Amino acid sequence: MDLLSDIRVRFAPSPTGELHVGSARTALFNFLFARACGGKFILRVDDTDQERSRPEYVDALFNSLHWLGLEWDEGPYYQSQRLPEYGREAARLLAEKKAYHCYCTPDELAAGRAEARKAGKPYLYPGRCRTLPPEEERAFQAEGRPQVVRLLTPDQGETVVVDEIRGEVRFDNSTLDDFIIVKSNGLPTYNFASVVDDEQMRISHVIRAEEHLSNTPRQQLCALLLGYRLPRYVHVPMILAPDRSKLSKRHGATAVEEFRVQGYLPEAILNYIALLGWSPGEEEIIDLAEMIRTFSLDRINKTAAVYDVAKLTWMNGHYLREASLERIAGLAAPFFEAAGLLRAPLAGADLSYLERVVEAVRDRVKTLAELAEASAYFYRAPESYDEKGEQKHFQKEGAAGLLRLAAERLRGLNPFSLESAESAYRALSEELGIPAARLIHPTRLALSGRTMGPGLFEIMVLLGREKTVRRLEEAARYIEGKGW
RNA sequence: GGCCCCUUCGUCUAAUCGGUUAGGACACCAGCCUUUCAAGCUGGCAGCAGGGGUUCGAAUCCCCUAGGGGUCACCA
Repeated sequence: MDLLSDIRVRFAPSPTGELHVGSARTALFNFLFARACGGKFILRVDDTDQERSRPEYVDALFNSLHWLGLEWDEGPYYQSQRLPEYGREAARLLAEKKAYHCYCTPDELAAGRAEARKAGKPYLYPGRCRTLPPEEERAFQAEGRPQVVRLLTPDQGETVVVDEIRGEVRFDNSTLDDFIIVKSNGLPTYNFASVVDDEQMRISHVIRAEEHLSNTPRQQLCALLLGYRLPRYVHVPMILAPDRSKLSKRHGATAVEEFRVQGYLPEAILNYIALLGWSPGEEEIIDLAEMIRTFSLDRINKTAAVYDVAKLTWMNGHYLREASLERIAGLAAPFFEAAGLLRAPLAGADLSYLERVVEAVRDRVKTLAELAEASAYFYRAPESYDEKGEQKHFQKEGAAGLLRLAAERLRGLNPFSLESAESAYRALSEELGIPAARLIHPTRLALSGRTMGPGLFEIMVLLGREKTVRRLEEAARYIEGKGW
């Protein structure tokens, strides 16, 4: 039995793109498991693919992880900096005759594959170089022919993977071929490097997506031949796109960074992805601390989860309302800036104005970007009026006069407050013998250009007397100009 | 196609040694609240993939079928 303190897990992304929600959830589960057990959460960058790995993605990955609050205890380690370790282990396998050099060219292999496909058979490397005559091998080396290293795998028997979630999964060794562990460029392949790393980093539990289950027997064989002890395997269910295919760019926003840019909150993303394949039991609105408290592997299910932005968005709206005004205003500021509504840095009156705007508007939106969009008229007069609104509230007998009358009342108000503005409107509508709504709706349109939004008198107070009166008069002029 | 995994409302899930009117959340619909839109509250719609077994009793155990997914690289 592992000691609690020996629990060590790792998140090992390859820097070939942004952190997407699937990887983020894998990172989360690793993080939660480590924290729940008092173990260590290790970050490793699997960058042995020279073509596709990019340094800027390493930064992007780290940034997303930090932003989500998934801090690691150890690392980052880089596979590209551990090449001597893989070289040493490969040499050992070679010396022990558990691996061999292969000189087959990519063309030869491709031909074999094509043939297999024609015959409708699965392709397995036939092991041609297993028994290469020494003189032939010397000749290949003399001519400088590229070589790879293949693992000498058993042809018979079976490899049983014990998965913490799925139980025993059996693979017939005859379906596994002598796979490559060192590429012709000298770099290790994933199935080899990660096995070496997991051993040397004393990883106790390999928690990763189910797509890796099929690779696990290869890694297990590798570990066996290297004389390693096996980690526990935990293959968590996949996250699928709404069309039930593998999640990819064509399914819209899938990267954590994209959600950040759209105005999603880290706690909403974390909460939402935690629920994909795992269940906390009681309450499903939970923060990271609560996740750590309730996390356990046996509450992870086996079924792939379809990712549903609608629920994420709902959850984001929830957290937008729950969080402190100060925090949301601070997070929203860059979005207001991007919308050209204000300029940083914000302080004093500008900041408290922003907070009051956020307070008035946030119940009505689900993201920070929407928040900024829905708040525009608090920073500048409407450039146009909602078309349906015009028909309903402006194109009415006496609309302009009503607005002028209202402006007149407001101008003389002292103080100009929520209560005074409202009672002025109520009184005016009573005097005119019309419903208050006849006054309220066109006023809203005049002030905001929209037919929906916060309470009208809240808007007035936020705008202040001067702007309120001016916009009312502008609207009246506009209506008169149209000849309605 | 071979191999592997999976199958509870449209979606995420609960029901963890077989006994529940199969529970919750999102979405949707309706009502309440209300100056609008939201938010909030209340209610509603909706599911054990199909077929065989085992059993007094099956969403739960077994088998088959169907469907979905993953993987078969000198990518990870």
